Amino acid sequence: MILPSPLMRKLSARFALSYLEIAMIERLEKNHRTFAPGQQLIHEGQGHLSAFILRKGWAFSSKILPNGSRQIIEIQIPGDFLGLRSVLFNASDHNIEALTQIQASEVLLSDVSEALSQYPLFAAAILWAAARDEAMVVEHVVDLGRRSAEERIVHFVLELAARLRLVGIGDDTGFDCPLTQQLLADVMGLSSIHVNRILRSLREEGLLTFQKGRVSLDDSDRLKCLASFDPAYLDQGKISSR
Amino acid sequence: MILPSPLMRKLSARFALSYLEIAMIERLEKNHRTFAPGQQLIHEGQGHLSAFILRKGWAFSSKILPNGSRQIIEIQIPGDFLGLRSVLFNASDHNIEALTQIQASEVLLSDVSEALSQYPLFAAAILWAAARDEAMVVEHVVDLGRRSAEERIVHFVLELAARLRLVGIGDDTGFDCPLTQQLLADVMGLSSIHVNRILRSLREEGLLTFQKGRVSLDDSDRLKCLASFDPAYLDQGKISSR
DNA sequence: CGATCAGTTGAGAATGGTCAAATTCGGTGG
DNA sequence: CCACCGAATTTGACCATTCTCAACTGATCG
Repeated sequence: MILPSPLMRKLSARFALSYLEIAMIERLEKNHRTFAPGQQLIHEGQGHLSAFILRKGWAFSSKILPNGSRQIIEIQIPGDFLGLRSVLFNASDHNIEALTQIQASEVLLSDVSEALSQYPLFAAAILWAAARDEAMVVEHVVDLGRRSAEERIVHFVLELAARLRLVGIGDDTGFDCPLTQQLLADVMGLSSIHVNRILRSLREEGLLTFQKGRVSLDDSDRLKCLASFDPAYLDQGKISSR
Repeated sequence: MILPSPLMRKLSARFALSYLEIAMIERLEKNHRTFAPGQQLIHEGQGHLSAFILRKGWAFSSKILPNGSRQIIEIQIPGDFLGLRSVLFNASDHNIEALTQIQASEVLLSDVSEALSQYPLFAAAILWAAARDEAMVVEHVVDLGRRSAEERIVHFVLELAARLRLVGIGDDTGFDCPLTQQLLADVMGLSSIHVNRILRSLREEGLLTFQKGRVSLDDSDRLKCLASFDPAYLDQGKISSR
């Protein structure tokens, strides 16, 4: 028996997948490819016939503005689909780039649609995952629009921690994190210098340490309170299965 | 023959719907309901079995933060689906509220899924519309994260003008707009006072007038340049049908 | 004619940005 | 092991954008 892939872990946390479905997902994830840091997986404005399932490493999608500044839309971690929407809609409106060395499975549009129509529980699980992604983007809008720099950074880190834990990365004390302060700034709509200042003050307050590729949650309770973090939007499955 | 509904206009602009499909959409939109301004169509945290197709009037979806501030996620205009995702995913994570007097058709989840499976072109059209909504949220993230107050207001107004024109509302000179400055502020992540100042300066510069429920685009070219507005993300259909 | 609500304006404060200059850190080659 | 390089981080000083508070105007409605 192969080790469960991150996607499998994520979906299994909410759905009781049958043996047949597990075997199907394993087939879907068979075709591995690796990418080097900085490599583009999907380019702006291109139509695509394949998407990727991220197995190892981190990626991000972003838009570059004419003035050269960059806004990162979402950070992708193992178990996430990359470019699924681009595939379904045959139009990608942003770039997806490898943040670290990446291992991803390339999947054809046709294979995904076939799986969706043949395995209803898989379809439900993928819809759930897509709804979760959507909710994260909505939360990102709230972060950028109505939360202070400190609140939004803490909120983002807590969200990331929750996502990573679901695929078995990191623990209650923190997680390894390849994000630079510049990347974090481009996620949060801030300057890297201001991000640095906020991180220092959080460290000095004993709240969280974001250094040398490692994030330590030094006081989870106080962090959750500070950012008024409510993970409900990440756990919709629980709600709907009541 | 009934006048085409806004949804029909929107979809017809990109897809050559057959007579059967048009008749089906008319059946889907048969069940009219009206809502008063301020009325909630969908509440946070509720599961729903029905969605709405907006026929007349404006609505918006928002999230309220514990500190009382509000972030509007998107503004909905005639021809838009309300709560489609909530229905598909059986979990709504934000409120939808009538902004003006509204006329909407309530549609059952079962009827939508049936239509989607029986009419492939309708399914493609709905996917296209959903992708467009998604792209607008992404652009909203860019607005909030990396554009100045002036740029983001202009960008938003131009987007709104383009959306409205697609359903036959407004023209090249402008459109009627029920948004108050406070609502616009909650869309753009700004204070209403700052919105007021920016609108004044735009008016004094002869760029756009946003007054008394009317938006006049006084100098479209300069506006598009100022906000580096590229409507490509609203016209994905054109790209993919090349 | 109040009352209410949206819009206006000013003044001062705060949050976050820009510029410039260290400093640290992880390699890499000698 | 050491010197060095480039990238990431850190810090300070100053500046700009945007916010908050408070007061005032103007329209609308019973």
